[in-house]
Amino acid sequence: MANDKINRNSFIPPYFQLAQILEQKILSGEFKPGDSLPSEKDLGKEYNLSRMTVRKCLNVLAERGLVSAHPGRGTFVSRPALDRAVFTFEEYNKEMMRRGLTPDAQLIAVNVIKATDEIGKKLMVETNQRVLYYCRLLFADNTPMALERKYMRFNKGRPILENELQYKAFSEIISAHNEVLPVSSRMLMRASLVADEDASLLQVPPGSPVLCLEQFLYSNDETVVGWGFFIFRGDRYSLVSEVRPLKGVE
Amino acid sequence: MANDKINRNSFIPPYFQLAQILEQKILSGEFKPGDSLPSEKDLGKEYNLSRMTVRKCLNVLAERGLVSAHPGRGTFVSRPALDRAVFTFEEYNKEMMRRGLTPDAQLIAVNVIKATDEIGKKLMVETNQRVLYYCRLLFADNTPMALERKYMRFNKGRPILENELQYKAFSEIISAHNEVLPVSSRMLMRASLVADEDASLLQVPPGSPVLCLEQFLYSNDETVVGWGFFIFRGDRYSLVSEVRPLKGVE
DNA sequence: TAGTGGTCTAGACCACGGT
DNA sequence: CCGTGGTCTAGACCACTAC
Repeated sequence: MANDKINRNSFIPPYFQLAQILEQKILSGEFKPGDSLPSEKDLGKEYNLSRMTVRKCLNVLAERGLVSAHPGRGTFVSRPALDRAVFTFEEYNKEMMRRGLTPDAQLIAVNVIKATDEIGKKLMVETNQRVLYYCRLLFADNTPMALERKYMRFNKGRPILENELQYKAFSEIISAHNEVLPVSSRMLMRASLVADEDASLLQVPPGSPVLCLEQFLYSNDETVVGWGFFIFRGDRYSLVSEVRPLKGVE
Repeated sequence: MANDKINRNSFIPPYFQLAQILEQKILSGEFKPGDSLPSEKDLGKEYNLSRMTVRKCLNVLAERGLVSAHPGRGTFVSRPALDRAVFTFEEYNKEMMRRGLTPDAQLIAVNVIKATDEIGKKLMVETNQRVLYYCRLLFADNTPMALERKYMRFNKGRPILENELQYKAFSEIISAHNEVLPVSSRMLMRASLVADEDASLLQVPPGSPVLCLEQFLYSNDETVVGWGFFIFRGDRYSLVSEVRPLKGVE
């Protein structure tokens, strides 16, 4: 019923209009979780759209997690995933600006060191081999937010780093100072306690909780070219995830 | 050059084959970050594919973040986002099974309590008003992994919960015992220290680091219908994010 | 066997960016 | 102005599901 819907003169393309219509019907309860939507062919007939256009619309809804398609069966309204969460971490400077904070960095150390057992193991080099190391203290609104320690395979190449440590991210620094470029990464996030030597830099009491973000950079999916971590102050840093019925245009 | 590429007899659809080809050219350095790809029309000509098929392929690469399209200008190779991360948290049971662990739950408490100041504030109800509360200890491979405490507005309706606490997630429990259904959620993750009364349940020393996952459930994007949190053992739980040049079929 | 979604084609018009 | 990506069309064949 009521198929007098798509406005062909609107700036909003038809596939998006249909997505809004279907989203509304889902949110209003006309289509309930578990229900099947009309077939792509029927939707095209009802709204005078070609099947490809209907499919583009359904892709939008599927990406938002509102529906899911099953070959041979149909397209079904999903249960909203309220017990799932997606946390994204941006490159530090962008992440802080996204939060409305002013980022800054203070160089604590940068030099060539001999790999400890742990560093050697992570970087896949022999213990005592020379590796490049830097440490910087990251601020947000002039207050310590995180401590960053990074290690990379030593490549006699370029002189060494300098004040680019003021704004560049790890992968950019490696790219600028290494022949072997990183092409993939792996990050882990865990809760832990601040190390004694980090507490004073971060201006938190010893034993404070911190969020540890470990980062591996790989070249061609094989060798490790960089390893290190961020230590975020637990009292200042948290991650947010929202699942909301969106109206937003994009 | 070398346009003898797409295998029309393969089970892998042409758009995906082309995505693999282009991905390879990007990873091998034939196309470098910042370079523009051939136009969609030219790619179609080179590989004997229609433009829609080429576009589907480019969408795949764009979703992975390998390229980005700019109307009127072209499609460009992106810098890999190696300093970003995406952490996903699934509903507890699924999350554990995804990790190859066996989930289990032990009910610690379930009853009607009077809201403390904090609970009242979070749930947007008056202090001392009655709210429904449950607490369960979550296991993975028979060892404590997390503690869950959840609160919801009290709805005299259904009797009360029972052994559904063995397997149901918070939003499902609310849906089963409340007139007002949750339709959106908000989750926060932060590092903190285990509370003394939680340490023994989790079988960790007092003062241990924990990952706290706070959850709000909203109805119709307005009122809070549920609030609570998970306390994950810092020594057993971490989140992983990978950015890899994928070959994987899906 | 009939209906579904997944893929593909060979056209088309548009708004946009750079010339 | 021309080339770019964004959108749309009206067909088509396939694999899969359910009956």
